[in-house]
Amino acid sequence: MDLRKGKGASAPARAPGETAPGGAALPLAHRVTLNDIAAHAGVSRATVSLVLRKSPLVKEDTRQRIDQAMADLGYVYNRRAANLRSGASRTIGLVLCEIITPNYSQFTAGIDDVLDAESYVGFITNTAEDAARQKRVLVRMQEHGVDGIVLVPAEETRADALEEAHCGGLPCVLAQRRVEGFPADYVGPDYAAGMELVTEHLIGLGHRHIGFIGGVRRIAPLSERLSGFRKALRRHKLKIGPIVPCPVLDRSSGYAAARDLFAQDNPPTALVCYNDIVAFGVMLALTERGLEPGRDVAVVGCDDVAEAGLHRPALTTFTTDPRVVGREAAKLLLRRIENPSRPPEQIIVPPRLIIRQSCGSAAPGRAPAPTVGCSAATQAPKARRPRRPSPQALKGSAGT
Amino acid sequence: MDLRKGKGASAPARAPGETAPGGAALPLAHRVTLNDIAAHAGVSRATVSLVLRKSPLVKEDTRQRIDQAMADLGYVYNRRAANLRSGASRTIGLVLCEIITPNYSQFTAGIDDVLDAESYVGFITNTAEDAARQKRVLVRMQEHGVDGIVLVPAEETRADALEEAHCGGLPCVLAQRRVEGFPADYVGPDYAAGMELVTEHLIGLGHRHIGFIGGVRRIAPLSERLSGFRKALRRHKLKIGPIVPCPVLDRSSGYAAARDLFAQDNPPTALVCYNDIVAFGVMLALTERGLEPGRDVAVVGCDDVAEAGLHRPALTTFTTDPRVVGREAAKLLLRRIENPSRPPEQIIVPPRLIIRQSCGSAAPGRAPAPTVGCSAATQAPKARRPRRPSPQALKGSAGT
DNA sequence: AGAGGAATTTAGATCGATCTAATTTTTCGT
DNA sequence: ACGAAAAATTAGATCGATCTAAATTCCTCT
Repeated sequence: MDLRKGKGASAPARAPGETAPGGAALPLAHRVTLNDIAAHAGVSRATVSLVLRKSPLVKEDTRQRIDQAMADLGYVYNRRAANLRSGASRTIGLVLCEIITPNYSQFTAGIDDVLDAESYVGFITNTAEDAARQKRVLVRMQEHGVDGIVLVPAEETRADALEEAHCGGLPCVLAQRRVEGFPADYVGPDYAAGMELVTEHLIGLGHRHIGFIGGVRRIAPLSERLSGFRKALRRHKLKIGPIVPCPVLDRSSGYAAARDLFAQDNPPTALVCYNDIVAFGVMLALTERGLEPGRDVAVVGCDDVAEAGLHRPALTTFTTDPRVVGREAAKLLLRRIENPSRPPEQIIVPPRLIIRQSCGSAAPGRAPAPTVGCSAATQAPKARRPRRPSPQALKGSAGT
Repeated sequence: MDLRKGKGASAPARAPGETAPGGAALPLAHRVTLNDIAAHAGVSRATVSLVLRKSPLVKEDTRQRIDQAMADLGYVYNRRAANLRSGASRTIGLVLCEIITPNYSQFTAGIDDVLDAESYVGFITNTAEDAARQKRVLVRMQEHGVDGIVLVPAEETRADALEEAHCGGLPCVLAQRRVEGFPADYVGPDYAAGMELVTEHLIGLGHRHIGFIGGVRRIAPLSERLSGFRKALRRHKLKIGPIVPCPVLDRSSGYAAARDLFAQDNPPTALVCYNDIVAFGVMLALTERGLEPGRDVAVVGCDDVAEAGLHRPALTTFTTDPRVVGREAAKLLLRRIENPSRPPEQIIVPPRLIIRQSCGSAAPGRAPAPTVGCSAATQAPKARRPRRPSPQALKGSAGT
């Protein structure tokens, strides 16, 4: 490595021969600095710095002169230099276990909403559920001097792994998934309450034999969901109907689980699914058996993915508003940065029930269950067998 | 503002009373620096710096001693300080017109793939198609010293707006949308070729009267798509069938457009839609009229959104592989940063045709059109009226 | 032993801002 | 017009790394 030449390949290859040998190298792309502004405005660097920081100490006409100079020279503030001295960077890191699911992109958008308003910027990275990659990016972000981190931990993340990545001293908000033993702030959706909500709704429609499809991995999100499911059933003194495992939590294992369940005697009349994707697989299996979801068997999901409203029958589900979760996470992190010594906080974002056709309508003479927090727009008319496209089937995000 | 106290609220409020009055304030959370490492290892700061940069100039056992010291003290590299001196930051900015559509989250994931491999980190922000917000975030990223920017410009972005945001001198790759008159690199999908591909496929199936649904805004993506559509028809000397505008490019305007079109005499036998979302609306309108998409009328879309494979009939479409577009954009930006003086480059990512049921099967005695670049997994069997769930209907991403 | 040269190490300037502790200028009461 | 207080400005150190140019150490070979 030739250290003599310094920047080497990374230096702009400008017109050659501009640098007179022995003379001062012409700084062709010289970035405008505070000193340039100061010289141009006839003041000191310190005064310019005060203007930048909107200090009230500067006289009005001096300020104007300096503002003018900055405009004239096309000044761009160098926050890195400022940060080196002042400590804070107005930068945070966003470390996601997965980027591409709609849930996490909404979450990201929520975070960006808050950051933009507070003139912060966020680094983003994807760990792809890989512990090594997670550690690497956590450290990398600290190298870049972030003021704090929002972390959606990769699966199996342990507290000591986070300590090792030096996240101990840094303001850090965990989102969506907790890490046992790591005393950080947490923001997440309330899956337990959501599951309770949909299960209550099914009970309200008259169902007494309700199964649960999905989940065998011993992960926190599952036990949270199951607890809500169980709680609703217990309240009504109903049997905790069959709980069928799904090794992978995708469409095909939902399909297989439902197929196997309905090959047995006395199947449930309603199914609560781990999530919408599993529910789609379940409904395929039912249809294949000649059972119509929403008429013969009630099916509900979780997440309200984009397909949920499009599917026939449209899927009753609940959403945990990932964008709201993102906003809360960002706000909490900024509060934590502001005051690192406050005790850890937990923010649980309540679910919103969305009633569509897949759960069928209320049994005659029975009032439907209350639809907590469900907006009118997502309340589908409870026609028994909708054949015409309902208004909400027409909604959907535009493409590219 | 009290400048005397300095950091004030942003300083950690540690155990009070630790700072003896008049004595040296104990730097309780003193971040470990090069100097600390140097002292601990008994060498100079410069040598430690060489080790950090993996210089071959350092003797092996010195290097080990220093590595040990860094491990002992829990050193975290301060890239901001390094960058201040060296110029480059190994940081880029990603400015998106919209975060939440699957297309852009895949794109983001592709960018992250490349950045992670090159140990870069990316800032992300959403402009929400707002020109003012776009300018603000572009400047903000430069303040943070990014080495370059990947920009998916907000609608109506003009070259002078980018110049005003000081993007002129900065390495900058435009993605997905071009900006006329701004001489930057560009990476984008080839919608024209994709539209040509699906149109050719329809022609190969025997269709002679083909309509286009969608688009009235004078935006670049539309004229690009239309040109591919027209090109295929012209090649076969077919009439450029009705082109129906869609003011908003969502499900409901696709629905309205198709409804109106089929209320007239002599409707087309096949429809090319602006994107998948519009196609869903179109298929709803057809179903409502008693026409079965894939049997009575062929329908094709664009994008291959997640719903496309799930819909009944499954939608024939093409994808422009946004994750690949993202990867190419990131790689191109890194090349540009490496060598800012090379001439602007254009990378057009080819489309991939995905044949499903919504376009029907080939007319008897006619070979189906070639399926360029279509993998076996996405090639659906061309059964006339599939009633059983096909294997690919079971695929789909897992939820939360 | 000493010269020559390679291999290692280092002192001190530097990047572009902030911060401290002044200094200079202005204002104002008497 | 003078001095004190208030307002405005500034010199110089500083943040934590890199970079340059020079100094030091270590070999090898006469």
